[in-house]
Amino acid sequence: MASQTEENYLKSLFNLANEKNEVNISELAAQMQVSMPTVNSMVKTLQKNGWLIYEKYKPVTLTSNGKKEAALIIRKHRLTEMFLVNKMGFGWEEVHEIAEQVEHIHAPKFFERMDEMMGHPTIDPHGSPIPDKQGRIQEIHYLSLSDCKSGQTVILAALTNSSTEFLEFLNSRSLSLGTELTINSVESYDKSMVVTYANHPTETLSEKVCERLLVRVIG
Amino acid sequence: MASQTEENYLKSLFNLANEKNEVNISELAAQMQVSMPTVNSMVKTLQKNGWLIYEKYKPVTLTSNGKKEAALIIRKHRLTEMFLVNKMGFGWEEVHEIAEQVEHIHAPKFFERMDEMMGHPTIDPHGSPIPDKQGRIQEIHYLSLSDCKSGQTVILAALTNSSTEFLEFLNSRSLSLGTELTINSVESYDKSMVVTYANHPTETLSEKVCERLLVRVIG
DNA sequence: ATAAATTGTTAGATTGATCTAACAAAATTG
DNA sequence: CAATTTTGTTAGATCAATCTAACAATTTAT
Repeated sequence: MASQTEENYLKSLFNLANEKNEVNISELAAQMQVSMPTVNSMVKTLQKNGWLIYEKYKPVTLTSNGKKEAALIIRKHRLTEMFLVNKMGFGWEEVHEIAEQVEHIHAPKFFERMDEMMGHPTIDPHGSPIPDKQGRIQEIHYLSLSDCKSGQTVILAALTNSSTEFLEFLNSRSLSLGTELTINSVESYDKSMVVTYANHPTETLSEKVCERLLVRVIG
Repeated sequence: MASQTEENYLKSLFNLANEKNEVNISELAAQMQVSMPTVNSMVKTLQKNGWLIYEKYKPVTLTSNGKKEAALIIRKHRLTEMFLVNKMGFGWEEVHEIAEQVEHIHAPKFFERMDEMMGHPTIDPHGSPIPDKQGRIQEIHYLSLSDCKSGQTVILAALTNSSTEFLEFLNSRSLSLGTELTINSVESYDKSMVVTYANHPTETLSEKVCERLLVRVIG
């Protein structure tokens, strides 16, 4: 069984993996906020335990076992976030830190029960997919709001960033998943967008914000 | 902040403390399932961190801070057990192991919310009191069923042992907290009791079982 | 009250996770 | 392509939590 530390490395490796499934030591060190020598020794441990493949001076690659393990930890994290929001009344900006701890609990029944109580949700409160019990992840292909055109109507479906500050910004503008937005105009010099949505005055969203909003185009 | 290991020592110290608030190194080693030298070095750490008082060859004593910290961990454990039973549908025999992990989560809001959702419960699913937010514990003085007399009617209120095996035994006899029992007779040679209770055939309970059942006498 | 048993301590080793300093390989760039 | 920068490795240290072996203090019992 992976230690809590190993579990955190697996999650980071899973999230950092590129098209070739590779992750550099330096990226991993940055993500984990530890030094490169620490990562160097940890990848040796992870390899010894069968979670990844490592060769000197090469980027590392999760084994299929490693990928599955990572996905199952992410499953626990996202089920927890959804449970906290749907069953315990937390705001979407409050749940990440709690889930970061709960995800390490070893009690399959606990997460099974959450899953059942919520009717087997497929996305978390930020629109990210919840891996299934086999660790399979259903990738969803959303469009970034910043790639949409003036006149289009879209539904906010997910976020590429779920930092507390960003979520609090969205709260302050009454923006939540499912909100139907109409793009009134796009400023060509800074790519900011003027949008309207239900029961809310017209808002201007910066390019930075638009990039982080993932949408489904409905008209 | 106490490490997870330190938290476990604090809990054990709290539970093992005698009338003089003292705990021996050997008792603590047995409870924690580690060697005495391990305890020896850990009590030095715990003293350094202000959780207890230690002098060579003397039993240790929790400081008031240590007692409070321990009670607050026990609070998290018992709130969790109650939440698992009342809000998530677990059986009282399933919750200890899960709570043993959840109790180490650092997220006051999480336990606050459980507490609110359950309407501020004062006992856990096994009848043990839940310490309040200040770490104060309301001691309840129950009678052991084994100290009751033939002809008395009692209500099962708590247990002195909550091992999975004992809880499964109680389940098999449909005994749960709140069950009203009438003592038909007490066998003098082995102190077993013949009892009757709602919707159930007459049962014989061994002395060992009776000792572990805490009751309120109602007639 | 001495011997035996129990309880507690010290010393020294191990493992996991981390660090800094020094160096080596690989990648980038003038 | 050689110089510089970036990336990665090794060596060696530290800290927390654990162990065993050896010994010392305290308690119990004959």
